[in-house]
Amino acid sequence: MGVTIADNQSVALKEKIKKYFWKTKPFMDVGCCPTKDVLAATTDKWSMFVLFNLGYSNTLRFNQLKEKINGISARMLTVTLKKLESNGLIERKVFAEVPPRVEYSLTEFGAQFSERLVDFGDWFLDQYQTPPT
Amino acid sequence: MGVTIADNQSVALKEKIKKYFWKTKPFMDVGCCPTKDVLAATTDKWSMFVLFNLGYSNTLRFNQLKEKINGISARMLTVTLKKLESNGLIERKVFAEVPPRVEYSLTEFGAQFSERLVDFGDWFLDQYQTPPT
DNA sequence: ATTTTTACTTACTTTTAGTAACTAATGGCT
DNA sequence: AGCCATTAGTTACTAAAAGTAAGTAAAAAT
Repeated sequence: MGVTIADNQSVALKEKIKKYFWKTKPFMDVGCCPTKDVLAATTDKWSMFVLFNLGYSNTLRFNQLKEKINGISARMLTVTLKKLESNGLIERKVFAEVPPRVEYSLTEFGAQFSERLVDFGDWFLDQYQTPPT
Repeated sequence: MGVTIADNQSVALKEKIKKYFWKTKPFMDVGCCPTKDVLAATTDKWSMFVLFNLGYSNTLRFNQLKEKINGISARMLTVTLKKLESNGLIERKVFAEVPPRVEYSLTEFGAQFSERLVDFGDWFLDQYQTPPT
């Protein structure tokens, strides 16, 4: 009765957001938003490339990552890796060798996160190639 | 034959990333990554709050958004709204009145985007409350 | 003794985020 | 007429973050 598909979609969205607001409330009340924090930590200029390269290659060393990620500097790679590690998305394994060997890989959480991120990216790219009017 | 669930998951992730690399290649070749750009544009400190508030309230004016989003300044709201508008996620409707009236709402694309974002956030929050070891 | 390798630091510059105060245009009040 | 309120911003400034280029440690190989 005068309820369009768009209306139903918007009702579903509204419900989801409402639920989400409740879920985040305890965090928001103390002044933080974990989702935003981690999304921000994974959507800067480099993080996605690190995650996807590790997801694709399983394990990579510092300089291997640096070679695969076109244009990243050592410092930015360090900063990015530290951020990802502190958010529990990647693992850092140091070998007591000289010259040093450090191997990076996705955690289970990081792999799940990356899978969702790539799904999101894939969906987005389809929209982007036929951009909305 | 020694293939664990984790292995299968990682194969699926690898396939997705491979597909995604191919899909983004034409963009990457010319030095841009649309997904990262828009994700970055929607996961800064404020964008998510704007999207979710508009998704929840349908239409909001500048100062209504400012009141709902705790701590945002006029300039940052302006900057955020412009960015979201330029990415096709929100719509800006100006009324020729004094004092001025400007109404913001999600585009269809913005609503779909927000739905995926809130799904992502919802999943993430569940992980966060039982953080991975 | 010098060079090579690896995984970073350090010191610096540039860019972006954020704040506080101001503005245009009109209606209503005294 | 003069003054205040309202709305949706802007302007000029400061703080923080991103990014660059050069340097470092430690041992093994030449």
